[in-house]
Amino acid sequence: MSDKTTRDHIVEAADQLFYRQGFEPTSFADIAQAVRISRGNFYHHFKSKDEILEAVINLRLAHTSKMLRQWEIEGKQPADRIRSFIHMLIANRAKIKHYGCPVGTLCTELAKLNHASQAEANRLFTLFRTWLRRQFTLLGRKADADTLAMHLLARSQGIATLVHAFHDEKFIQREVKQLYDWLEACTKDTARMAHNTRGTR
Amino acid sequence: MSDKTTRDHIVEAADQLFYRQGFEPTSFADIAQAVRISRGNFYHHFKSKDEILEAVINLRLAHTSKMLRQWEIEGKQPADRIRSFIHMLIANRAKIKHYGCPVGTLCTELAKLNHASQAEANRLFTLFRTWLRRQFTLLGRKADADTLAMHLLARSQGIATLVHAFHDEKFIQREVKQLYDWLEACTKDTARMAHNTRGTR
DNA sequence: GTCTATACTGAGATAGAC
DNA sequence: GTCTATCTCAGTATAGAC
Repeated sequence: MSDKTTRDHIVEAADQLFYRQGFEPTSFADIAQAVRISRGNFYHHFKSKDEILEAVINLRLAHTSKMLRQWEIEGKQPADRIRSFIHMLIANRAKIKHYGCPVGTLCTELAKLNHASQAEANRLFTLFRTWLRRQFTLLGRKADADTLAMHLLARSQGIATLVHAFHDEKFIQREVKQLYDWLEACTKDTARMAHNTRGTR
Repeated sequence: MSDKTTRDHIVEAADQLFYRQGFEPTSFADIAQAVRISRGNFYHHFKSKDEILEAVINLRLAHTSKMLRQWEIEGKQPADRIRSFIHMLIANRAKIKHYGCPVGTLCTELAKLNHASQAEANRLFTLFRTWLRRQFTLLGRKADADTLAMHLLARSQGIATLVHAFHDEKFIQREVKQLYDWLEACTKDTARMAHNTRGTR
């Protein structure tokens, strides 16, 4: 807390508000109030709401990169690392119930607004996608690594969307179990594919 | 077109705008301009934006109910009917690419706004959920019909979210293929479960 | 009575001058 | 950090057209 600049505080407050309320419904005044600074002071740091959005996206990109690196250190096997990804749904279930997936809801909102920062926000998805692709490649699924990565991303997004809409986290457990089973099956397919020349799909 | 009232026109225009731009970013002026009536005029028809939202949700509920009844008439077997649901992703792929799923994006936005009509909008999801549950029950999966229904809903939502975010419909085909395979497997499980006393999961 | 249009008010937002 | 300009929005008052 001590060595953070006012700018950092603004970005973190905006990050939270954008997540909880959405980007569009959040006003300058909301952010200024959260940081307890005057609106004028604000313009010293950011000229527009879009500029804050860029900073928020960059913050999230940095956090995500750090998390992915951490998962790579903690998990020796690629399957363990992919399980870290799936486990996010469990770990963040309360927040997802209230506010949805931070990546999915932001990208969806920006896509609808046709906002200039859409592509930047999508890099959050791409970060997960390329990381997952690498893990599936290491798992021996080089040929369809990206397909598997996108599949897993889609599954998590769908779960998050329904949990958020229904404000009911009960079915996360069930779906996560199925994802673990699916990952298990992927690993078995790999072993099988190593024996055959071609995959079975 | 001829026998539609001005009110109908307003609701239809609002429906489109809410889908394309989102609820919050759509102003009265936007809707008035689309219907080509003065802004003051439609206070005669609707007292508030929330009232229009309710009408839009009711319109969508009516359309959805009609579509589900139609699928029930067209598909003799429950598996055929479930395939009609899955096929929606293919049929609407262009719209999904641009604006996402009409149900998912609306429910997500209202959940974030903590809007009073959240529950009403969720009824759109529930409509699909109970319909799918009935089909899975008819398929012989009475015990886990709701689980399967929610699973299928989540899968479709996830696919729609990614297609929308990436503005890329290419991977719909691949995922839909997997959904058809999954449905096939469900049917086979049913046959197997009919022989055993208990399911295997 | 029903529908429509014009003009207005007040709140709240961005933006910026000082 | 205060104070102001301006814009856009939801909502209202009111009067004319059918």
